[in-house]
Amino acid sequence: MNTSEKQLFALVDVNNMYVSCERAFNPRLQNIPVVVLSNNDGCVVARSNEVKALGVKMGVPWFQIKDLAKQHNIIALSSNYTLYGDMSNRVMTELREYSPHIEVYSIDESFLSLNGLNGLWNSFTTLGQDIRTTISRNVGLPVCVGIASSKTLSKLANHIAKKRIEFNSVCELSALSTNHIEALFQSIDVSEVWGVGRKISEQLRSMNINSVAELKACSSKNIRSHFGVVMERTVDELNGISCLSLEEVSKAKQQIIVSRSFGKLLLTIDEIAEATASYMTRAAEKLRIQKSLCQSVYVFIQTNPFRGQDKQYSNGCVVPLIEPTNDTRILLDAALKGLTQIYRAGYWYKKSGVMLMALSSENQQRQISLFQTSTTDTVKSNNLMSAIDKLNSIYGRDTLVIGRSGVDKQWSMKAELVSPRYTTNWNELPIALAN
DNA sequence: TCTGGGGTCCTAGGACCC
DNA sequence: TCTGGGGTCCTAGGACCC
Repeated sequence: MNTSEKQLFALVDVNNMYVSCERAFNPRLQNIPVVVLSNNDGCVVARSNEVKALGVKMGVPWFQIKDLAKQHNIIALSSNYTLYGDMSNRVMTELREYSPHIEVYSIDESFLSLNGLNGLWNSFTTLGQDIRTTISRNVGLPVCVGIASSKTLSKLANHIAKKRIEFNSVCELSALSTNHIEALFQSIDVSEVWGVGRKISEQLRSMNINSVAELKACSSKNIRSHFGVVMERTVDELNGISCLSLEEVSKAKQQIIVSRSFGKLLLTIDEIAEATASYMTRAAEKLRIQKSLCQSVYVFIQTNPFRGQDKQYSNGCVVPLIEPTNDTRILLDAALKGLTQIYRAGYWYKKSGVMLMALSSENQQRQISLFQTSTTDTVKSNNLMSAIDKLNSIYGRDTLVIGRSGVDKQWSMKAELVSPRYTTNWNELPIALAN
């Protein structure tokens, strides 16, 4: 990408997304303290402004603030992710009316490219206010808009739009004077910068870099030597050098995870297997929706780390598959096979999950090497069965195949495995099992 | 008693091959 | 038997994000 070309981004973000969705359908929740809770009503995952003002932090366990909640009549709701996903889609549909180039970054945030749109509006602040009005009217959700010349700056502008009432929920950073921006950045803690988390902000503090302005003034090469290439880009982005481009087409996931904490502690493998089966069913659905095949399955279990009085155990293992698949039954077999390997009796388990790994496109042709008695032949195919068919068509029926390997990712784990006896039956070929 | 569920990228180090 | 360096792939772990 040509970074010297002037870019302009808007970050549109729904305020307190989950709480705002609930309020859109239940107006009585307006102007009172509301939280939305995670699975099993465990943790606070969304807070209204009234709750934030009480000092309730993101992710705190609900039981820890029950007294506070009673005292201030906080309403707690179980989460309804189907509703939030639907509302999110409606917001993104509205946003597409404003720019042909949009990156849906998360359930409640999108980046818009504003390049070339300047002729359409008196100012980009006008554009931002129009977005707010439209989404409020058509979807019923409140949003803030940050506008700047890099994604990182537009995130900061959005933060300013939220925190500084004088901006009226839209901050066009690129329209402010250098002095004004400098003053704002001096007042914002460095940990607010996108990409600066807990660990890095601690280290920055020890280097006496406390504000956004101080990080912006750093030499990016110096920052690179301390923190690596990602932070270097962050500093460049703070200085208006756009390093992160708009990712308009959402790429297929590289891994798919489904995991849950159990409502109660589980002891037997049968109970855990039942949970694992339902996670895998869901994971396989996700896999098919994105039209991918999975080449290995990871399954894990763990006890409750918060129960110091219990014996602790956690483990997981990778189960490679014979060939890439999206078949729920095969994936499920693999997960359960893995589970029996890692399960240990005598522990109280709290959580389990499955991860589909080494995903590839359904249509992707793989290079598969087939070992015969003395030679290796390579054929292109997207699965082993059609690979052996191709080999047979070259050498005639019943070619003796004694091993197999693949070239990408988990496949190479199986390289050079050789069957104990000659066979043409794939199921008799050895499979490498991690752990 | 009760403590979320997803994801991504980068780096370092080991195994293996030539 | 001893000795060597570079490239690549893989894994684990750590950091970040919402």
